Amino acid sequence: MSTDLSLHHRRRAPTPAEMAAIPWLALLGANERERAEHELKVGDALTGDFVCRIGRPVTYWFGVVDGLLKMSSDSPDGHSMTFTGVPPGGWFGEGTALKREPYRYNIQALRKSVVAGLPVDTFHWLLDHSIGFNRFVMNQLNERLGQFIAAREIDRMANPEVRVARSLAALFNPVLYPGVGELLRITQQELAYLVGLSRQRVNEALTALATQGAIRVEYGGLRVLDLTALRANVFQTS
DNA sequence: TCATTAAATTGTT
DNA sequence: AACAATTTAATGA
Repeated sequence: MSTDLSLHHRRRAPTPAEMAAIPWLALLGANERERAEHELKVGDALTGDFVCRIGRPVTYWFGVVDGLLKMSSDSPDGHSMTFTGVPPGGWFGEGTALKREPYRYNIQALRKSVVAGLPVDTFHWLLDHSIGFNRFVMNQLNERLGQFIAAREIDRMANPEVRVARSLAALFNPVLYPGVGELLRITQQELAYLVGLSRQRVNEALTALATQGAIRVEYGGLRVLDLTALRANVFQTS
């Protein structure tokens, strides 16, 4: 089930609909945009495919057009630690792209996904030529820093309901993941895998959150009704 | 397009 | 972990 580096296999030019799902294109000037659109590639990643692996040289700056990815790292004892999920509209790897260093984490598809890639050289060229692009990247770095700090707090929480709530709130982040919108396409099994809980525990937590009116549970996805209420679950104990 | 069947997902124990 | 119920996707007329 788990093959390798699918983006490097069946790459193709993005369709207009896929272009529209790339949030930073709209921030570019005409010249920059034309070049970026010309250099952008997309690839289909099947469930279990690796988009990038720790230690591999940087080839692209990646973004999710559709589907769901998982960002994780390997600890020395062989276990892998999941950092976060990456839903549609999310772009990642700018840190390693900036320094042209090897990737520091694995990115794996949790389900069949469409992944876009901007060649590193074009990424640098855009940094040199577009102020809008620089703003996007800076904003991206800042927002993700906030997420990683929040993630450490989430890890310390014992209460499953709170963990699910905060993890969900992170995935609904409109700055990092503008492609998500009101409805996050994620199964309870996938969410369980991301949060590190059993599916039944996640199901229980989701039902409770739905009762609170924070979300609505739908088949194959979750609809956010009150993002503030989701985040506010920090202080709830049971 | 509709009806039937298979597959995926959810809710519950 | 296993099961039944529900929803979606696939198939073929």
